[in-house]
Amino acid sequence: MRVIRSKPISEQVNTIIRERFRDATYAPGFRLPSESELSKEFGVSRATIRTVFAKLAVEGLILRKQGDGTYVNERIQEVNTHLGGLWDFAHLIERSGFEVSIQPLLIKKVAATEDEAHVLAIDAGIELLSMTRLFSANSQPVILAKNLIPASLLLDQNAEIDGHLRIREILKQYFRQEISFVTTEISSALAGENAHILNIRPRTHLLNLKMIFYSKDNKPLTLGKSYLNDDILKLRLVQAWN
Amino acid sequence: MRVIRSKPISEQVNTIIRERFRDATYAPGFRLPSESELSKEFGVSRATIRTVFAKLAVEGLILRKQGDGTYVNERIQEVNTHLGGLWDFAHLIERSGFEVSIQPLLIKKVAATEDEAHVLAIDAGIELLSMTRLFSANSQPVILAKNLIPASLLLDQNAEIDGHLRIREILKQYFRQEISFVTTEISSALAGENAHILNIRPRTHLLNLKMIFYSKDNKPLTLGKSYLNDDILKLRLVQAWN
DNA sequence: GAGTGGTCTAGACCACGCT
DNA sequence: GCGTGGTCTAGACCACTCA
Repeated sequence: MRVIRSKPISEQVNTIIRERFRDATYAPGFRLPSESELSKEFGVSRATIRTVFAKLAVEGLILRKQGDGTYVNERIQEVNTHLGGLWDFAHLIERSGFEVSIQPLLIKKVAATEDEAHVLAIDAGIELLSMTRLFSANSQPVILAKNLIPASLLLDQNAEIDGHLRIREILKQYFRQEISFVTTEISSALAGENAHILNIRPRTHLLNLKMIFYSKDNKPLTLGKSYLNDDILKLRLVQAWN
Repeated sequence: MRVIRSKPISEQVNTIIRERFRDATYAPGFRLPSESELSKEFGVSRATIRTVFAKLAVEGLILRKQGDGTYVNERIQEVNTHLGGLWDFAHLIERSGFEVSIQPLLIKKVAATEDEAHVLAIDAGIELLSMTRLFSANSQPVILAKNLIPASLLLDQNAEIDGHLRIREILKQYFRQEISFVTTEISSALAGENAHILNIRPRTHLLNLKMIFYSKDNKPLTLGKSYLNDDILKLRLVQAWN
């Protein structure tokens, strides 16, 4: 693969380096070529290499040591999410080494409750698109997720929504909306009526994720409430220290 | 405050801008001066301003919009951590609007179990420093945390450890160790014998955080097991979408 | 079209770790 | 002392948003 001037150069370099992680050209613990060497290899400036490295470092993929070098993080395999990746359940399941499947359970329009209206900055009673879906890992149900989106934002009110898509795709395709950031509240809960769907005994513990997705113009777009069976799927993440 | 050449300029600028968030010079929703304006104001290059902004954007403090401008995130107040700050319990409690106190319960040396030894990459039976501490929010117990560190790393085997310090300080002061990254596993649990310490009923649900702290040379340094009463303290975090 | 952030370059010097 | 990553500069052009 060579660098082509179309997508940003740093993105292309990023892709190439990630490939080298995958095919073990840069194996775990390996010391990467220095920034200057890589800048020569790719024919780009050192600053470009550094923006790529900055991104990889934030994700915990590489460790940089001043006066020494840059190393491939050996622990990254044990982890299934990172900064900015907590929202994508399908990705989470895949990264945990399972086969994902998304099963739409119920897609319908409902009226917003007081609480939901408050979070979404709309009036109570306004129509919401409610989407309940079950994520499975190796055919074993692990996450029950409900998403609420103001129905008025639908491009086509009569659209048949494909519940197998990832939330990002659904928002893009049926709402033409892009997300700028997400807030997540993580707490624990006891299984109630959701127990049988997740195929667990009532009164066992679950992880509860309450997310709010915000659009580019900083308005709440979607409210998500999810229950995760953490006997099967753990949230494991890396954090860079600084 | 003026920029002085001692600490990195970008850090100084970072500090100044955070001050302006606090004193509402840059209030929530406010549109910041452009990068060029700020670079003039501080007498630094635009690239320097951009490295500052990059950091603030990752933390979710600001939102950048190409062709438009940079805005102060209005939602940041609702949040108490971000994925890079999950390890600092004292900070977490403060950011949630409570008064923190750290109460050391038990500091002693123990022999590593098989499991612990495996995680810390040492042999079973090796002596560990075990530190059990209780974090309170407004005098209400919220987090019970245990940390295990190989005792051989202690600079002074007879040191009296001040259990009121933050883990980062303890590692620095008594072990002369710096952390490069942390992995965290988040799951839910039922309160057992820890219930009375956290002042809750047995069999109620808790958040369970299992952390491993790694040193600069990529070796596991500390194993932390913590229980968090999520009726009082929620984990609320921001994630930038990209 | 004017102004914004996004990308990129080609240099420079500094702080740090090794040997 | 040498090579590494860390910081910084002063430019340039592009992509995008908004009036």
